[in-house]
Amino acid sequence: MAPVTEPARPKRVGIREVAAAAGVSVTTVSHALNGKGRLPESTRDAVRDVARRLGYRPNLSAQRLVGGRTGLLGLTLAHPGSGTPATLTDIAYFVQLLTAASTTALARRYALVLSTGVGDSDDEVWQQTSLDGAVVVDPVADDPTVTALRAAGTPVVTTGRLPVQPGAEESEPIWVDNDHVDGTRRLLTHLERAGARRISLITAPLLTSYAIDLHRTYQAWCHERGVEPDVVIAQDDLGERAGFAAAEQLLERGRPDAILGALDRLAVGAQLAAKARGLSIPDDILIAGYTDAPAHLHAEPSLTALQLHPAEIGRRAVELLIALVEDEPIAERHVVVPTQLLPRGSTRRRR
Amino acid sequence: MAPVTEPARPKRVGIREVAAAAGVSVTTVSHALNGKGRLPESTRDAVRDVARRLGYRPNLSAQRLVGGRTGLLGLTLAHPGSGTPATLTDIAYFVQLLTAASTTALARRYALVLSTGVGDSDDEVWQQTSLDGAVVVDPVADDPTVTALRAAGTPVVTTGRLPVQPGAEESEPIWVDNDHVDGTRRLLTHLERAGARRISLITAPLLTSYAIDLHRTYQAWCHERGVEPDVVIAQDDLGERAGFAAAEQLLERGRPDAILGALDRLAVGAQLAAKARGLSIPDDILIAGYTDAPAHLHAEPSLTALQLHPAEIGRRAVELLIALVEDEPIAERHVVVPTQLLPRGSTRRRR
DNA sequence: GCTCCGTGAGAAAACGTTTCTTCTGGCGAA
DNA sequence: TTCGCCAGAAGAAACGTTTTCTCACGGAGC
Repeated sequence: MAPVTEPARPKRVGIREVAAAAGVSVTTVSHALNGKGRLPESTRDAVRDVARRLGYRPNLSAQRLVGGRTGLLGLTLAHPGSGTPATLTDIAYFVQLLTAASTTALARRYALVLSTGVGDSDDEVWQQTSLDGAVVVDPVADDPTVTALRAAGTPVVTTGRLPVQPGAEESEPIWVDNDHVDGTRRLLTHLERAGARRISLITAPLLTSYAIDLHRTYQAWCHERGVEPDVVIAQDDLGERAGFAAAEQLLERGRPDAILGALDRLAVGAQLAAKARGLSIPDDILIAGYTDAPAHLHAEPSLTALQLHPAEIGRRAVELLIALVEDEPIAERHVVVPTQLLPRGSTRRRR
Repeated sequence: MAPVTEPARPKRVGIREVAAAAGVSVTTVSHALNGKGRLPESTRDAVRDVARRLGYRPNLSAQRLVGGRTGLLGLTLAHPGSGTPATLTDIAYFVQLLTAASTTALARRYALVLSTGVGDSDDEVWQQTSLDGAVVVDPVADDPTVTALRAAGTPVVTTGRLPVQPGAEESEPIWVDNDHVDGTRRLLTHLERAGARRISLITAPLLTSYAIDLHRTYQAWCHERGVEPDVVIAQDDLGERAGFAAAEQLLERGRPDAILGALDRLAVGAQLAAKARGLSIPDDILIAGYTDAPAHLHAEPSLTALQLHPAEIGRRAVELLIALVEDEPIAERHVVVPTQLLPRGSTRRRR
């Protein structure tokens, strides 16, 4: 059924209209607006003026058609292979990263699309819709998503580094990452200064670079002080329950005077476990979390944590990716974003 | 600096190559692949076969250029005007909705882009990048985002209804929503059956349709039973702290034997407040939350809640939006998604 | 034997840009 | 004066599709 009265959108003004109104050719308009060609400033200004007055906005599809790019960037959400969708663990971290990434992309006229990763039903879609580039968040070793993208010749920036098998070389490492080594050291030092002597670690499976970094740094730190490392690797959902179980294990087999939880929810679980055993925080045991969350402020006692900057990570990753896509020279292939320590009640110095 | 060896992606196969390989014209290829024109099935099959063998994938930009669409759909994340980005309250709900929406869009060759809404720096971008359509999540009355989109002639589907001023008429209401009226009644009935007689409500500011629905349904339910409604509207962040404060208020001024929290985190806060006052759940007071979250299972006691289906909401919204964009006939302008009650420990029937 | 019509298929225009190439004066140097 | 060069600007091709026309052919109806 044909609509009776076609609403008839006012038919967008194109480059031709601008050219006509400005009394120049379309070539000149294009040149003027894109800063190309040889034109005196006066002409550029005049054209820009007319374009603005007419509300001209270039047609994206046309620009992309001639430019040979789709204007689409991908961002993977899940950890394929780990079994655990990242959405369940550090969801707030993700949303901030994603929002910043999307905004950054949009500002440069790219559209950021979400994917849950290779292996899903999205798999085909990734193939179907050719992306100009992709950000892969927290890749695992031999990450299938990264592999597939590289095979397709798609530029990739990872958030967190791609873990490599010992001996292997990372071929084309371009990444953005939090400074986990520094952050972990800072947390450990903070705990030490607060009086801790036997610090235990609850961490995530060593699949992603951040988990590996944390673990290595902790080991090195212990080694430097000649103390035995005490680690539990949390399984399953990496939520409060996993943290609780891991902390119980730690408290059962030893007498840690501090616990560092490698994810916010692990730390919360550890806090609950300590309380459940009748331990007083921070008098009997110190608790610190590895990533910050709004709820930490309201915990009892408030939870010391390391503040990461997911938005910054997302922004930088997209900037890097776009530079890659547009063959711009990239100054630095790696970006390391510093962290901040937020000391709170759970690690108040002992009297 | 020109690269020494251009990697030279294998130059994608276009419709021309397919036509040549199949021994037909590009027109025929286009017709065969898109199910248009008058062609015998045999020709179609042959063409499809060649296309598949060659790995042909149509150039999106070209299709869009001729089709006059950008292939971009927007999804707003924030509640403009409410001051509170929705990301902070029901973040899990959002991520699920978003993921499903994105996947659905991708399957139909649309890219879903995220926006934080009108008024931000994204504002310009919305104007710049013309969207084919947009999903607005939980719009508020006179929602500026919706208004701006409509003014631009962009099709809009809302998730949750657009609250209208009394007397005003919603002009072009196309929405997808949870069945909040039914859900609220179900929860209230459940509490009543478990023995509750004085049920209090903690809810969000009455800006979005779901808050309004909840509130109205609660009021009506009370009226039917001839009991006085007892409501606190939580302020600020709508998190655990707000729920805690609201519950304290309720417990101070009256003796409710059940509290219904209109958002998961409000309910958690209420649970904490009840415990803090030394009340036993469910013996002294019943607690139920309005939306489910994984943590509810592990709460002590586990928290009764209503399960919503954000993924379904997101999927349906995008389907509706695409139908709108492509001028397909839309069977139903409204979609109501049912909810499920998850009875758990916090509302165990009293002995 | 002519016309008409339906089927199958292709030529070419169109979509709105960017970019490569060409054109035109004018001015300075020889 | 002539040549060459350069700034300034425009013409036209190209990007890869879809879609509108047009065309050829053969069989049915008269």
